Amino acid sequence: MTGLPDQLCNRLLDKLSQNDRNRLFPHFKLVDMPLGKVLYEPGGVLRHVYFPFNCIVSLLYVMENGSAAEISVVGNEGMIGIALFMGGESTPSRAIVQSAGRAYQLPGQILKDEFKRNGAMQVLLLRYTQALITQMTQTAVCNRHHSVDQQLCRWLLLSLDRLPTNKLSMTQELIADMLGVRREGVNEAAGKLQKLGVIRYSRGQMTVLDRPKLEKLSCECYAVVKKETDRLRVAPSFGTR
Amino acid sequence: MTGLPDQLCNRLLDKLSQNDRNRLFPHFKLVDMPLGKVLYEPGGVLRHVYFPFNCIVSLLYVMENGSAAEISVVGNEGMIGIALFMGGESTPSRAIVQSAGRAYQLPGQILKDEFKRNGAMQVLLLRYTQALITQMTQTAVCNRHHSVDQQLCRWLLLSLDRLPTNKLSMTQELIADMLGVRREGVNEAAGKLQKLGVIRYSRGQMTVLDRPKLEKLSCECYAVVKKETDRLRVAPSFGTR
DNA sequence: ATGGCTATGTACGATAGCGCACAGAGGATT
DNA sequence: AATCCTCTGTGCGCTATCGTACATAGCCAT
Repeated sequence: MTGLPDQLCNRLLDKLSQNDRNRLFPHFKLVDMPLGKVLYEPGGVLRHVYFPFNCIVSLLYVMENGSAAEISVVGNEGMIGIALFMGGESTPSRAIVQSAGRAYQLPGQILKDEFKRNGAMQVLLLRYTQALITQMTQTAVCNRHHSVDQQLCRWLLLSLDRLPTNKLSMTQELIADMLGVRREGVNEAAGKLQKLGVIRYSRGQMTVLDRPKLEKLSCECYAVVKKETDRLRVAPSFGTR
Repeated sequence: MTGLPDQLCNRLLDKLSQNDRNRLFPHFKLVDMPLGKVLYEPGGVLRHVYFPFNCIVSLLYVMENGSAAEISVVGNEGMIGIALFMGGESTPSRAIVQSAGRAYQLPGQILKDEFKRNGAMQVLLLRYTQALITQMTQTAVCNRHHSVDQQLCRWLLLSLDRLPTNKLSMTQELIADMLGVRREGVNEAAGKLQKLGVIRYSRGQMTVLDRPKLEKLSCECYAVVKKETDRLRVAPSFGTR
């Protein structure tokens, strides 16, 4: 593939220097990411990594009894497949497309080679990984201490930050799976938000009407993750650009 | 400092080649890690990193309202201060000594330099970080889906794996803080375990009597973390040893 | 338009964990 | 021996969430 645009709209790749881009971009492939597509299964080998363009991917852990919990969410600020360069090759979690769109696909080996060059890409990926870690830890805290109402707000905000619009195509059932709670719980929480005029929804379409209010109703977890993600996104001093 | 033993009893450092050891060991300092010592605060700069020898350190997140939740636990299989080489320099969590002992202290800059050499240490640290990530994600899952009883089992097992004995010096109050639950909850759970003959405890001393039973009573989370930690600990193909 | 499917709404008893209050009980201190 | 403090034990009402069951409502296909 040749001639990708300067502005990829994946915020990780956008940060690369022209040199790095020229070397890597021939290997990229823009692929469709339909809702529900599974990018990898627990323990499975990662053939490719994905840099979301306008889709959202959820990392979730599915338990023995079938119930699940979302660990983190990845949009165009990140990458799916960190286990490749971390050295483990696989993880015990599952990656699944939560909001349809497109992503840049890169063969795993190319990414590993690039990582080992010890250049800008390595720095970017590691900083992103740390942001991801923050999201995971905050998920743990949130699961422990906050109500379903609050968690729904946090989840909506995290998703919204990764979407071009204020519309989510998600059933309450799916959201419940992500949060690891009952559908009925999400229904109640969403009902409250709708009554407050914060969101509006119907049959798998949810629209956020009042984002400031949503932030107010959310627990602190959203702000923590957002702040840390932003902090880690500012370009570190490469010297290679 | 000169002449550290060949066998440090930190399982990360033990894996280094003689070359790497010779380069690094002059900078190590064996320090005491008293119970409750705070190694870093949220957002604080990391001057040193620590490689536990026989102590246990908890990474926990403290919320605005003061309640906390343990995110992961680090013993002689790991290191405290991954944010340094991940590029973020700090994290929003707190590191606190949960079981007294000793650790090898290394100036942060030395570790960063070593990491940037792109050698065995980098590989080891990244693999360890992935194990840590698994622990964090599993904590999130556990917080969502499992009972206090199960979580106490998981927590005891994780701690036990990082201790030379089967004795824990921990009050129920402290354990409750780690798990992010009430002391009374821990008391009840511990009472059940004691009745079953799995543990025995009194005034801050807890002894595990029947480990197999403890594993049976624990949720799957312990096994997942253990398995992944072990998998990621086997020496990857360096070619540098 | 009819039937069927999927998404949403609601109700209700069961339960786990919380917040609080207070009562022993084991060590340490004087 | 008396005192104090920390740690542990227990009880009780409260609330959030769960599990289950069933009802409605929007959309699609025939």
